[in-house]
Amino acid sequence: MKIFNTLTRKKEEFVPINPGEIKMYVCGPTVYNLIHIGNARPMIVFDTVRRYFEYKGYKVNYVSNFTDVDDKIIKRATEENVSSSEVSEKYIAEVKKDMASLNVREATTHPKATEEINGMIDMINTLIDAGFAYDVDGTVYYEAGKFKGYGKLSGKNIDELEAGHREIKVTGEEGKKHSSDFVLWKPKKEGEPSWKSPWCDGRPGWHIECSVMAKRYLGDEIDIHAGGVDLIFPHHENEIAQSEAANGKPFARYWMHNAFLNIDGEKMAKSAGNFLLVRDILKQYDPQVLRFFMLSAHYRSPLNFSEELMESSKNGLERILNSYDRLTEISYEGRPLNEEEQKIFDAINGYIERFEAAMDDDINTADAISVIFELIKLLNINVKDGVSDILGEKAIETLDTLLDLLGIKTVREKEILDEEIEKLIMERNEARKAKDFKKADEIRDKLQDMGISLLDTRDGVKWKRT
RNA sequence: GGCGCAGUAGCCAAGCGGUAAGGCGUGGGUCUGCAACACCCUGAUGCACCGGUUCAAAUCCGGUCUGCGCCUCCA
Repeated sequence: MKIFNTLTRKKEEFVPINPGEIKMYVCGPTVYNLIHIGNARPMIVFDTVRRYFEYKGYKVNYVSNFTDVDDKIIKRATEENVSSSEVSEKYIAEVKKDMASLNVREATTHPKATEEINGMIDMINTLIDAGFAYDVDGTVYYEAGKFKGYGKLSGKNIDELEAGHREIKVTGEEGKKHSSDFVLWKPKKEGEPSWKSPWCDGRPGWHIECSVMAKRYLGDEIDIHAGGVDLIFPHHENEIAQSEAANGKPFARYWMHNAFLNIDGEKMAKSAGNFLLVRDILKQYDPQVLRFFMLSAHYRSPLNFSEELMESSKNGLERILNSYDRLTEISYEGRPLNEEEQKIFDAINGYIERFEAAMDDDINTADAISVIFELIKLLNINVKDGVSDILGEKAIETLDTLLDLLGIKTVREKEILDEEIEKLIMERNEARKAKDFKKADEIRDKLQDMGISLLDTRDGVKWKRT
């Protein structure tokens, strides 16, 4: 299987450090607010990557952190007059809810930065001892120029960074030697959460958190490190500098970065204010639609969000799920495959191979989905009442497997109809039998107003909520 | 200013050297009381533009235009 590695800017054959096992780290959100749909892209994409690796037989150790100490969290806490841990705990719970509704599986471990402070202090100490970091009045900086590989991930040249760096200085960082140096530890300000350290009471910089959590839960060398493109520089570049300088080993073998989810062609960001919360989208759409929409483009292509595209995704997903439902409802005959059915059976296997080929090619979910649509058409045409149960089971099992790889649930939650609705449906059926279509249509309209759509299929009357 | 990415039908989106997948939408049809579902038919002589390499280019090279991202917290 091939994966595009940001480090080499090429698709490479994936080879794990230990056969059959994958150590994967995905940078998680800073928890100071509900997540927006842009935050959801990496969650969905890399959850899909994980599912596929597991399907291929790998044991995946999937680690994704929560950054729960940060300026924005502190700011929020101050505004709301609560402690910053109250803010972070609250939003960690909310993020988990959103992830669950998007069918993003829980990570093997979800470490929190505030619970890993000792590890950070240790690593910072190691870096100081090795000459990569220096302390200026309690603030510890990493001296980027000391790490000879600095810039290898982002393709940036440290001299150019020095020469062309922006005018805007980050406040409170006047003491550093070079503009490319970054903070490992900083002193607390009044009222901020802090931890004791050899340098001062304070808190860690952002970059050191991930280096430490990856090391603790996955080891010095990991297989895959992932996140959004915007993290390439400086975050991931800095992680490499920290981890490789401290551990003396290459850090991550493969770096995967998802492109942005845009809105009106522009990047969606909390700071820009043009974001849509996952929560808001879920008021209007089934979470599966959002997930399906996200996977309809390759993860390295920018994806624009719009109502129109969501409708398009909704309709497409509906087609797939309709087909699946039909397959589970028709009646099969318990007998061996005949010649014709054998051909269909073999054709299904052909689609599975094509689906895998698409996923093997750097997780090309767009292509994989197109294979599913083709499969759906084949099944709609060829799997009908009276067909061998062997074919039926194959069809259902295949869709279950492939859709589960994309994180799409085939089993819809059974809803309970209240008595009144049930009664109306029965009445309408009787009216139809009696060819009283006027009455039948009246009842259908009434149900429609109540949010229930009826479908008179060959296999009986079906209904769904709209 | 430096470094990147992208431009394929009405919309979205694969393909990345061998003659344009798939979805949504549109229009026509089949089926069924009607509707919906499903199925069939319906789409780019052409892949931003201009040159070049090649037997062959949407795919490679050079240039132009346009959009976007990173260089500052950010998925």
